[in-house]
Amino acid sequence: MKKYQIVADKITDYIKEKGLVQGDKIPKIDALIKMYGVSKATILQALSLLAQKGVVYKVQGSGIFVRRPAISGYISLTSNRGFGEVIDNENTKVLKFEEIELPEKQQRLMKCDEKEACYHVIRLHFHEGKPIVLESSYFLKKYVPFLSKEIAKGSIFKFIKEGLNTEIRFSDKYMEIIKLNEEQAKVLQLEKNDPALEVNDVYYLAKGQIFNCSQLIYNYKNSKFFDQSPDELI
Amino acid sequence: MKKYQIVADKITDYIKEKGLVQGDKIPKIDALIKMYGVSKATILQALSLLAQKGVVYKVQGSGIFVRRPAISGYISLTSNRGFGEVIDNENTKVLKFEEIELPEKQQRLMKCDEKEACYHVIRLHFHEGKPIVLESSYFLKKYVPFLSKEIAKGSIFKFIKEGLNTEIRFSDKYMEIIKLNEEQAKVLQLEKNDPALEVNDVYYLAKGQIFNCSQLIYNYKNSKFFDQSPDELI
DNA sequence: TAGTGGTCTAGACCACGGG
DNA sequence: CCGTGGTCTAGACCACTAG
Repeated sequence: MKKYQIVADKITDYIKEKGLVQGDKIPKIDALIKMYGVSKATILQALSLLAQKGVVYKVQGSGIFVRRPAISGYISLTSNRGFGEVIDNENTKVLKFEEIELPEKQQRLMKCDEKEACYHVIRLHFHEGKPIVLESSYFLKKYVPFLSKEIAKGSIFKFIKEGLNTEIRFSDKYMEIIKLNEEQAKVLQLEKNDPALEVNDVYYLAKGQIFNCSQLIYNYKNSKFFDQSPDELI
Repeated sequence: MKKYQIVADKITDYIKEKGLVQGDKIPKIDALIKMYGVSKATILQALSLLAQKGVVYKVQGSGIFVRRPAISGYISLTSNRGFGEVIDNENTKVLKFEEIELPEKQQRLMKCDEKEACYHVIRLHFHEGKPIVLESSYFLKKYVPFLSKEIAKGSIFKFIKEGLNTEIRFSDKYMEIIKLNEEQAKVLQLEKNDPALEVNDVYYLAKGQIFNCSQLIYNYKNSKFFDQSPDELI
C-alpha cells in the first residue's frame, strides 16, 4: 500500500480516536512529519487526499482543521455507484437477468460501433424494507466476461473490482427530475406521476474503456442525497 | 499566479487548439517538462488538477488521455453555486430582499448560537425566458457586510468573491425530490404536486466559517444536471 | 525490455495570519 | 516578527504497459 494512503488512514484514525469535530485543529505539518516519519511531500499528498474527501481543510498560516463528517442516511451521488452505506446489498431483488446484444440507445451512450454482447440486469434495491431505487444496467461482456443472477443479488461493482480484479476509474452522470410512468410507479410502490430522480450513468475502467451504463430511478419518499464539495482543486 | 495553475491552463489550451477529444493522447510527462520548463512535480500537480476537473486521466505505463468535455445545457451540481454556464445572471428576478435576524431553522443549519443579522434574498433564475430555479438565501452580515437589491440582480457569489474579495471555499449539499406546493408551483409556472429537486446548501469561507445557506427548488421541465466524477483521489 | 507514469525524499524559498 | 502552510526543484527508484 502507498505511504500517503497509509498516512491518510492514520490521520483519519487520529481524528476519530480524539473525537475531533468540525473546526477542531489537527497537528501541524512538521508534527505530522515526525509522527509518521515521512517527508513533507508525502504528508501533503495524504492531506490533499483527505481534503478531496471532505475530511479536512487547510488554512494557510493557521492550521489544518476537521471538516464535518458525512451524514448517515443520505445517499452520496458523487461517490461510486451512489450507494455506499445506505443501500444494503442484502436487500436487492433481481427483476431481470439476461444476456443480449447491446440495444441501440446504449450503443450510442457507450460509443460502441459494433454489435456487442452484454448482460442486462434490472434490479430493485431496498433499505429497511422500503424500495429505494430501480436500476437498469448494461455490462459489456468484452470487459465483464462473467456475471450471474446470483452475483447480481449482491454488489456487481464489488464483484467486478474484487472478483474480476478490474479497476473502475470514473463516471459521467446525467440527471433529471421526472414523473413516474405506471410501470415504474408500481415497482417502486408509488403512484403514477409521482416525482422521481432519474440518473443515467456511464462508467469507465482504468484505461478509459466504457464498460457499463445504467439508469437509476430513485423513490422520492425513501431517498435523500448529499454531496460534500471537495476542498481544494490542488 | 501559481506555476501549476498556469501549466494546467496551457495544457487545457493545448487540448483545445489541437482539437483533441476523448481518448486522445497528450504529450508524455518528460515532454511536458520540456515544453513548459518546469519540474516534474509541478507538471504532476497541474495534471492532478486537470484530472480532478475531469479534463484528463492518466494510465500508468501508457500515457495521459483526454476525457469527455463537460456538456453544455446541463447544470453542474458539484461546481460552486450549481449554475455556471446555464444560469444567465442577466435573467434573475429578485422577489424579496430584506435585512432580518436569522430565523431559527437557519440558525441551526449555520451553527449560530446568537441572534445574527443577515440578508435574506429570494430570487427566480431564468434561462432562455424559462424559470429554472427558485432560490431562498441567507447571508450573514458578519461576513457579508454589504449587499443590495441591485447586486442581487446579478451574481451575489461573484460580488462576494470579486467585490468583497472574500474566498468561498467549500459547501455541503443536501438534496431531495419533492412535490411542489401551490406557491412554489405558481412562481415556477408549474402545477401543484409537480416534481422538483430541492437542494439545501451550506457554504463556507476560507477559514471554515459558514456565511450562507440557501434552498434551491429546480423546475423539472427546464433543468438537467450532470456530474463528472473526478478522476483520481490524487 | 524499453517506455511511461507513480512514489518519495530533502531542502530551498514564498505567502499568509496573528500576536 | 514568527509560525504555519504553499510552491517548486532535482533526482532516485518503483510499477505498470506494451511491443
